[in-house]
Amino acid sequence: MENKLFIYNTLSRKKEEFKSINPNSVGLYVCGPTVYGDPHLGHSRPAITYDILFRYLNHVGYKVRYVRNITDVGHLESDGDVGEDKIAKKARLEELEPMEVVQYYTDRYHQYMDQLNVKKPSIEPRASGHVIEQLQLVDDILAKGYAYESNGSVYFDVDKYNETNNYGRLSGRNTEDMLSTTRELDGQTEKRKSYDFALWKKAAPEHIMRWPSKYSDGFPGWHLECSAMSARYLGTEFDIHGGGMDLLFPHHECEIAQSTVANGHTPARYWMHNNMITINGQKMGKSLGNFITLEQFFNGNHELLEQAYNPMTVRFFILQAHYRSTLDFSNEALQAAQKGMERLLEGCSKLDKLEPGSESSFDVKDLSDKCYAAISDDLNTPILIAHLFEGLKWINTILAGKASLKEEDLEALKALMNTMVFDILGLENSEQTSGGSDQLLDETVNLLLSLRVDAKTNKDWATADKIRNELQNLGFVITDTKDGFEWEIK
RNA sequence: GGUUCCUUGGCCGAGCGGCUAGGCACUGGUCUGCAAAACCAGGUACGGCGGUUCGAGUCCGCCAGGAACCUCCA
Repeated sequence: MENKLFIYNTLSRKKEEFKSINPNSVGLYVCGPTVYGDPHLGHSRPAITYDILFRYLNHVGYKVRYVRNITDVGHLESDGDVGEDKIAKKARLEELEPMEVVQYYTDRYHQYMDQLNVKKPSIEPRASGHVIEQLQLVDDILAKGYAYESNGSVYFDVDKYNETNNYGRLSGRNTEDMLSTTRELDGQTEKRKSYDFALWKKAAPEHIMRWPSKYSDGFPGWHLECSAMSARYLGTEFDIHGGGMDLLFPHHECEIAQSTVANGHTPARYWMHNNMITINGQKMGKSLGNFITLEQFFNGNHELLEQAYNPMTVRFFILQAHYRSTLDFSNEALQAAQKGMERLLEGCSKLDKLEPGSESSFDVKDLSDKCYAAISDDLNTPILIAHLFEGLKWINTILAGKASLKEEDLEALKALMNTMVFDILGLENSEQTSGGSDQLLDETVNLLLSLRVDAKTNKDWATADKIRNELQNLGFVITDTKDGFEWEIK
């Protein structure tokens, strides 16, 4: 592992050199989706961001245990039926068993993550399957005196915690400010301070997702699941905790507080937060109802979409911005991403056609160093991609016969491009280039195009153009080369 | 109101105080029977006003505009 990885740690608000707790392994926890709706573009940002991290850590030789949870219980809703669990509400609306809703949207999430070529995490635990662990955590925190019972619910005592700790060290807030800004919510009267948060919540009678406990029939608090599941699968201290910036406060702040009481220290050493995807300058999200689902992106069926975009275009679009910057959706940006990516993938598919020469016109080692430097610098994928376009230029220049690479340099370039584009950035050729699966079609088109070559040789331009134009009308892309032709289905 | 952050060329989007980011679009050229593709060259830029510095898009201050979080959210 000669390449040092630097990641921006929200805890210190600085880029830090990554050092794993154990020499060759990494524990990574990422907050996953709440499965009560279809996955939208916003969900793809953390999935892809931490997918890159996962892939890169693996690439440089770490054994990574990547845990990404499914939230299927525990979140409260402030509007309408106050205090009702989101999952339960949706289920009643559709007259379904809540776990049926959970299963449906979990499957949908997996389906779209697969299409985006997001690798599956090592473990994908569900909150509802870890209520026992969460209750143990409640007992523990209560026993240590950092929580109190109130009317069947258990609340975390932030003031008590603040005597020896700092509630706000992650988000940079302080409790005085919080007092003046907290809104009236359900359970406010049961709490000593408005900023205290629930560890266990007594369920209202109509609440159908509930578990028995010595406190009440209820459900675990909003922030407990990640503390419980990360500790179970990664230990009480692990390397990296990731999630969206919108979870920084209160979710991650609460996680830190809970785990600090339970275990005496912060659960994770590095906290990473991806920024939001915006649409017309505003966060794309469930609350604002301004989201476009991944299904809609892939089939183009949304009023804001000028066309369908294939999953790799969406992936490339996201990777062209740094993960800590907001990224604004627009058709123009997506289309630009699509064209650039197609050109890059096209170049990669031509790598095998390159023949070694006697001289090397380019410094492959230097390009390789730059690529690794970029990805190691807090996953700077836009810089990495910029360098890959440099590699693309080389490939095309060599193809045009205007430059060359010695055999070992050529092999190095092939390896570099394939590693970066496919292994680390996780792009893939979603469409069959040249040919397709139908052999009969292949031969037919080749026959037509070889007739065209004959026509060209005879300077019969009318026939040559007719063949090309007709094929283009049918959706083929015809490219003339020095000694023949290439084609693909658009 | 508080906390954190952003404002870069036609569009998207990187930028470590001094060295061409990159992509898309555009213009000219090379190649080609023509085109396409490819390559070469080119033009536009750092919200405003001050300050620090030999030197600032990059640091500091103020102003303007915007965002996220403070409530479930990726």
